[in-house]
Amino acid sequence: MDKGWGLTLDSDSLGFFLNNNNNSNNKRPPQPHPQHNHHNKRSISLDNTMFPVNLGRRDYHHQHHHEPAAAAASSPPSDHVETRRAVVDEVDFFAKKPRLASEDADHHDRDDDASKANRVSVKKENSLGEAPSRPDLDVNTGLHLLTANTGSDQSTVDDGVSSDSDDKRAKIELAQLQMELQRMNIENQRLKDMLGQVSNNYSVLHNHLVALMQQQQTHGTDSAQENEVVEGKSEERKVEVGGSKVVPIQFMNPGPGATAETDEISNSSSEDRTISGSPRNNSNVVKNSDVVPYDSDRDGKKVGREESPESESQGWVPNKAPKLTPNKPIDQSTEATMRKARVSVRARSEAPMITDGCQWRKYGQKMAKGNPCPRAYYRCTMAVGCLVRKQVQRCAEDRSILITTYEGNHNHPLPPAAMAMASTTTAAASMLLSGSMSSADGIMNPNLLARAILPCSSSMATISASAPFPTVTLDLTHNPNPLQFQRPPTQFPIHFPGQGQNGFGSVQTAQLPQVFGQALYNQSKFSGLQLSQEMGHSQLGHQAPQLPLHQTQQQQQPSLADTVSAATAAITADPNFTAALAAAISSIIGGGAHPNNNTSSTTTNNNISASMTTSNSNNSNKMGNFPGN
DNA sequence: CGCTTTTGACCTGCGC
DNA sequence: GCGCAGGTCAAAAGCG
Repeated sequence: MDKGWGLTLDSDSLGFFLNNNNNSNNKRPPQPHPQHNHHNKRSISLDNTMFPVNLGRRDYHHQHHHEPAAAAASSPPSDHVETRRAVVDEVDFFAKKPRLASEDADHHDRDDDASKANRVSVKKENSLGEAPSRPDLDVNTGLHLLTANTGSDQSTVDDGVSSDSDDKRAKIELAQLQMELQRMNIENQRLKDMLGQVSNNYSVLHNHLVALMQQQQTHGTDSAQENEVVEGKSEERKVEVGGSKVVPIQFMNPGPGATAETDEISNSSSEDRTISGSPRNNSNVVKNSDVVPYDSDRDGKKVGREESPESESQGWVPNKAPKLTPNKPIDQSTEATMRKARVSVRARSEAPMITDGCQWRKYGQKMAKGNPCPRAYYRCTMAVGCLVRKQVQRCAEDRSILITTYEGNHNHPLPPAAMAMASTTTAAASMLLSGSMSSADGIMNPNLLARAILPCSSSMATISASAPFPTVTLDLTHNPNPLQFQRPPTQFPIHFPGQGQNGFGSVQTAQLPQVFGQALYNQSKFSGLQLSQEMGHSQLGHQAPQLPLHQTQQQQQPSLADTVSAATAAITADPNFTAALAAAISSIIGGGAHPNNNTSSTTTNNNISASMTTSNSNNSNKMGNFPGN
């Protein structure tokens, strides 16, 4: 009675919501994160819990109202509330509309002990058929009205119709139920808000962890620095202890969806953000996790300018950023490298810019030297605090080529289409960092880095690891090798869920991008591996097993005995990886692209190039894809 | 009216 | 120190 379904569900559902993350949050985009699939059922039930009472009553009332006698007669005599509940939970999925139980008043007699059996049977019949009642039945039964109405169903019906007192009681009950429903709705809304916050925290923490992992890779041997990693964060320590190579993979899916553990991490981190005393990491943690500063960043201009550098651990970093972390010069350079890692996409498009699933706001335009076409600067506007930016510029040599350069990582949930670039950007940053970390000469030796990071150096991607803006350039403007796309996916070990067997052309946009990002990230690990081997062949063991790509695995073995060049040649020989990348990009720009980006879609579908050139670039080469250089 | 775009000014880093 | 170039800001204008 008092325990009322509402209260019980609240407490239960709270934990439920926490575990289920955003699924109940309609405001947020769908979360493709596979880890949450197992929660889907729960989440659905949760959504339905918002309308539990009325659902059962509705059906019950409906049937009861129209054919009470038949229902009572046909229904099984015995029933347990719990049984009904269980059934209800199952069926609730299909009964979406909450129903205010105005009619419920008519059925207050259900609680009557004398008629209980019959009523229960009626309910049960309904529940079996559709959506049964919830514990609210108990609430209803608990009404005194029913007690007064003790008697058979028939008498109840008659009394309900004739008795004014029953009507009044029914009205009271209805009012109570409505209030209860309102409370539930408010509670649900509150939980949704909580979920949103948790999701945001998770995203921010995820980015921060990626940054930490990258730092650890750089200074993995420096135990002193490891000790400096945010003290008191057991979760992060797990990451450290568990092996830096595993965790990043998980985080490469920037999907907002998080497991309960992840949510806990995010929560704890958000709580800890003011606690951690280590200056190096704190700046990132505090600023990233705190959404408010971002708001101020936008609204308060000067403040935003001062705070934004701190707030961006791996995202866009203003030039002032290094000043804020004076204690760790080495980390500064690492962070700066990571922050400024870029992913540049060259694609043929007549549209002003390619549609990548994110919302952008133009904040500046500048004439770049050597290119008559202006360079436009865009900022992600999907979230207030998102600092991801991109530059769009047309190629001076070929105006049909649109060069889009992404920087930073999103700190908010992304739609599947947007996941592409987000994953890619993160992967690229990780990749570049990985390469630079494994070898001190990584940045200084672009050739080596490029070959190591993207062994399939024959096509598609150009690496420019030169400081301060290491860039991965994906060139989609060249004609692809059609055979690559015709190869059956079985030859390509990467599994594309939901993908057709006819190749990548059918792959959906939401999936490939992740794979693409993952592939890049795997490549980054590979690069680290390669470089590590060159440097000292020590860490191969624990990195190798985690490389899902068939090609990479193939290369690992040769790489054990051979040089980086040998591994590069091996990967290059197998075009599958290149084809996958090309297909992913095709999906990103074509399939994921906005309808109005017709040119881009068409072009990329037909002309994706897999030209991966190892470029030795310096700054000029990084922008070298830009026309002027 | 609010949001976006435009655009000149400003800031910063780098090379000479 | 100076100039150049890249990048960003923010007021003004445009747009729905």
